[in-house]
Amino acid sequence: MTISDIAKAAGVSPAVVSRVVNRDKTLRIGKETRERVEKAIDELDYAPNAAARSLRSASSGLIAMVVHDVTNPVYGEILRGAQQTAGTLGKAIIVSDGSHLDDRASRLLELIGGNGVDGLILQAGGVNSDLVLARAGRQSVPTVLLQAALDTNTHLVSLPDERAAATATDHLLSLGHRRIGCLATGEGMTFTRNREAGWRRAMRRAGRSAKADDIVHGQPSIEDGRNCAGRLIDAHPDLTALLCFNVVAAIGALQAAQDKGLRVPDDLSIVAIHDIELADHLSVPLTTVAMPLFEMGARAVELVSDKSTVTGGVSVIDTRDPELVVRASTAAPSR
Amino acid sequence: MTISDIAKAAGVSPAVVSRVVNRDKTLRIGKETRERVEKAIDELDYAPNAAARSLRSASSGLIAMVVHDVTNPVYGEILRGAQQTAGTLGKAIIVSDGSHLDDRASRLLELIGGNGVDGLILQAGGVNSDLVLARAGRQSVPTVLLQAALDTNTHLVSLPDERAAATATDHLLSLGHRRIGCLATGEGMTFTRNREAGWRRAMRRAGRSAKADDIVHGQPSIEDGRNCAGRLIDAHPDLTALLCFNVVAAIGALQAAQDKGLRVPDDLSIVAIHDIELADHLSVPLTTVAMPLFEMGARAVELVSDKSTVTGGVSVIDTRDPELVVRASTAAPSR
DNA sequence: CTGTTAGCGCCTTCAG
DNA sequence: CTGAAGGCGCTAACAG
Repeated sequence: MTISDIAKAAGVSPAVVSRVVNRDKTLRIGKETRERVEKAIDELDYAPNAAARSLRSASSGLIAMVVHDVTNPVYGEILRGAQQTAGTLGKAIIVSDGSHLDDRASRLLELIGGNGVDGLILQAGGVNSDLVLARAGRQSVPTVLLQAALDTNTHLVSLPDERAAATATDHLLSLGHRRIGCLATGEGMTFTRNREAGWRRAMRRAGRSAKADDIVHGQPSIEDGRNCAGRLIDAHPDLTALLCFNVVAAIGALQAAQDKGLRVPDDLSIVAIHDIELADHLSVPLTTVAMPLFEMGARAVELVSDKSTVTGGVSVIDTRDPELVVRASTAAPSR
Repeated sequence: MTISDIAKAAGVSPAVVSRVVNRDKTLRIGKETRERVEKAIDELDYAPNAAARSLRSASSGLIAMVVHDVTNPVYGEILRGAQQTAGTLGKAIIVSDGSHLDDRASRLLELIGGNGVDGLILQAGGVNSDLVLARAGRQSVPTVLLQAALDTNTHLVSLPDERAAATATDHLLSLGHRRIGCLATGEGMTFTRNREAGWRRAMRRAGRSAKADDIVHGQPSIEDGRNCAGRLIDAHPDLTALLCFNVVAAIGALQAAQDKGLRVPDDLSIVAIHDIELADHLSVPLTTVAMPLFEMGARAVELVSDKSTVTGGVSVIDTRDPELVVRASTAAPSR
């Protein structure tokens, strides 16, 4: 069913059909002619061809979003925010795990290079992503970085990471903890550095020093969280509290505490950044700092769709303050 | 950068460039000519326009996947499988929450209607999805249904639901449970009915009857799982075990047990269908039945991309048997 | 007020 | 072995 099929059926020209379909306000047309056209559209079940439209309009109505791991509940929340706003703007979202981008022939790469997407939201961090970005940048697809900066030419959407880490640390400090370790994820990434800074600042303000080896870096997975937290505990048996930069890693930390025969929170308090519904249902309900993830996803879509976005800026999502959610994994130190 | 820009720069015709780009084996071309073309492509950073290609080839390299809730870890696993296979086939995936499809003007609906996607993977269940499907069907976009049948004209990809529920029930039975309740999700859906059948079959085989009011239907959310399980417990205080059709609802059930002062597994055993990594880290580690979710996602993409897929068939993903993962939430009844 | 035309960028014949 | 041309379906500008 093409537009000219409809035109033929309704006895008008393709242009008229096009204007009816697109609700062209300036079109003055006989009431019955319009009805004839609409009837034809309906009966023949016509829908405009997406590729032809994209070609003509040089816009696809598609936004690509690349995140590290779609199964991570944290990213699910970002994606939900993105979806919602995309819906409002009449766009759809192509999601991809960063892990699939090594494939040189990936369809997503082709789309990004060939104007097949109107924008790219990228959570950088791996070598692959960098490649994608380079390509996108050169082809001037509007790009927004999520959480981690890559260069200074690309707009970055950030969370109030520094404050979140400080809030979490302050909470531990106010409970009386003095030696607070740090289980970091995403070494070298912008958001990680900001969280580190928040932790250091809070410690310093309390007259405590955050020692270099009170921090370990790992992957945001249960497995790696468990290993890294285990190493940290072994190296520093005097730690009474742990700040985890990622809920998922924190679940691993919970496991590590159990491995070492440490009770949470009695022997070790744990706070994590990012609140997820499940935090309340873990072996020890986790105290967390909630971040505006949904809003970040939404904002990223807005920004990438807005040609007035200044390249190279930074948008911090501060519509909601990092909010401490106290659960059972934190308490005053028992030693 | 269009193909003719490159042609001009390399001093050849657009057709030659096209064939170089597409690795046309039949193209006999002077070695140095080819090099000139490749150099031009490289230097001018040419990438073929996606819309033009789609228009010409009548295929977009895009597959739409509609699920109920992207934040549900179960769907994350399906999505991962889908992504992986899509990568292999040179396709990208557009993901959407079913919830956004009520919007009549949704971009996804436009794409589906207008040949903007090569296939549709749909997890039906809501009124909205039905609408999408109807549209897709009429436009003859290859469609594959996930888990729930809608009509008999569309290929369905299923899990071994009946066996999974029977496996779970057998486990409880073998522990000595006699009154086993059922917390179902997705009332009336194919996969739910199959699981109900598995439960009934296992009960009958053990000489026990599964009474009609030993089953409640709810949403696959913690909240609703908690409420429904609570009601079931109140109505049938003699139940010693609960079979949950969904891990997420099962987490709610765990909560409900706690609400009622019931210890798990001492007073109430709980098994859930679908294994997720987190099940091991809950307040009570959940005994589950693992299903081949990843494989299902992968297979759905294969089927939807394969024109030889017979419409109306059913593919049961039985590359892996439903596998019981025993954790702490099940034990012999104490009463 | 409505129809005709040209061209978005690509690829596949078909000539040369 | 390479180039020219038509058309995929749509729409914006221009004629009628």
